[in-house]
Amino acid sequence: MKLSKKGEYALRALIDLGIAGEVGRELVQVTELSDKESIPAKFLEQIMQELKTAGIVVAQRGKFGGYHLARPASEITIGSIVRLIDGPLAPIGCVSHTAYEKCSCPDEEHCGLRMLMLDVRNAIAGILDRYTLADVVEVTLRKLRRDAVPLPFASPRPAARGQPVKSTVASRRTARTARVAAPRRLAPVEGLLSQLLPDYTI
Amino acid sequence: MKLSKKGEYALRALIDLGIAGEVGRELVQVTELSDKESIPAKFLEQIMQELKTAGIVVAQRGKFGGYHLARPASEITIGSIVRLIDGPLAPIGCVSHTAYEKCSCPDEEHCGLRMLMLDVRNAIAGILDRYTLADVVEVTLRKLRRDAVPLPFASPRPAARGQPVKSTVASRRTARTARVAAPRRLAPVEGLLSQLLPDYTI
DNA sequence: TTAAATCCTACTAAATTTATGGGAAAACAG
DNA sequence: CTGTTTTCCCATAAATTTAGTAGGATTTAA
Repeated sequence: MKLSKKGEYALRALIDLGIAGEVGRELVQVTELSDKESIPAKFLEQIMQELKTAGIVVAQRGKFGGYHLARPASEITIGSIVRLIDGPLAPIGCVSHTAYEKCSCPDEEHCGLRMLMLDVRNAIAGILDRYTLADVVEVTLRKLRRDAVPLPFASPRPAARGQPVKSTVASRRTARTARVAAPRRLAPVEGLLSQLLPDYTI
Repeated sequence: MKLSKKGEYALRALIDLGIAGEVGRELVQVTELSDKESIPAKFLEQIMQELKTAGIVVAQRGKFGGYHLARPASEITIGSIVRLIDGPLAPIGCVSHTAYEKCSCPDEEHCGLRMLMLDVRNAIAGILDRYTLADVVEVTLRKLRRDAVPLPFASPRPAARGQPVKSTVASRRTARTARVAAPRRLAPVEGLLSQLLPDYTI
């Protein structure tokens, strides 16, 4: 039931981009991300390409370029990223919602294993499709602030202005408030994150 | 978040052994299992060895030999099998209970991703460690009976008697009642199986 | 013009998964 | 005792996935 390194790297980089956005930093370069997270730079470069192609991040090429999230962090679910990089969440194909595949068993209708794995799939999706990058960013920032750890990406480099970029203050506003705007879609689950983020709707 | 083919095969074979026990069949051979489940015979043979070494099944060698479960199906959790064949349930090493491993991130204490993946791990383990082979067997048998499908392993071959084997009736009794004897350890979760098996304690 | 960044394509090395093959040993029937 | 059928044991191999590496083209800003 493993998440691949690639998937882990993608999530770490995206969480960093979310933090950067929250701290007022417009662009973050691959080398910064790979340094901070100890990810092989060229590997992360590839991953960022995939995320760009999928419309999850936006790239700014050239000197002082870098990446930022394409949408508010509150609109990017963890599940969508894991599916993009690692494929379906379901443990076996015959219980996947997004990529169903007939399994080897002779009689799917009477397969107890299938029922069980459907429960597992729903449990995983119930978490990964519920939480967004914004949630993970919020939890991370809260913990860093609680322990008075200096925030990363705090020293903004001058942003490249290929197409003029919104002011720092304005973008901070939208980033901070976006999570509240998007209502959660699934019933709450008990878990550590739901305890730390107790403001779910229903 | 995949279960390997090997893990799936192991579970299918063990569920079959559980059904066989429930139907009064003492021994099932690899070729029968591989035929029924369309599993490559030699591959399944390997898997059965591993299960034997782990003390999950017992083998009877020689003509009219085969395998049966080493313990009541109610005492074999799905989680223990998946861990044996596929390794830890946790998506990343730093949230594994049974095989913790330091992750690459610089600061585990302030890692939001870790919290999230801990929730995922707990959700998976909450299901796979809760349910046993007996539960899956029960659900499967119930569905087969509901639709009046002929039960598998219904025609028992004469059992090999290396060491004399308990009477069919006696072993059926223990197998059927064992699930009641072993109390469940975790809080109930909502899910398809918990709806089909509504007799959980607490 | 130069420096620094993303972009793009190809390749590779290692690990893992998914098997296959060939007997040796055990148990039983006749 | 002999033949048959089964598990047992060990080695190998094919295929796939994972986790990178390499090198240069293109873009952008100073």
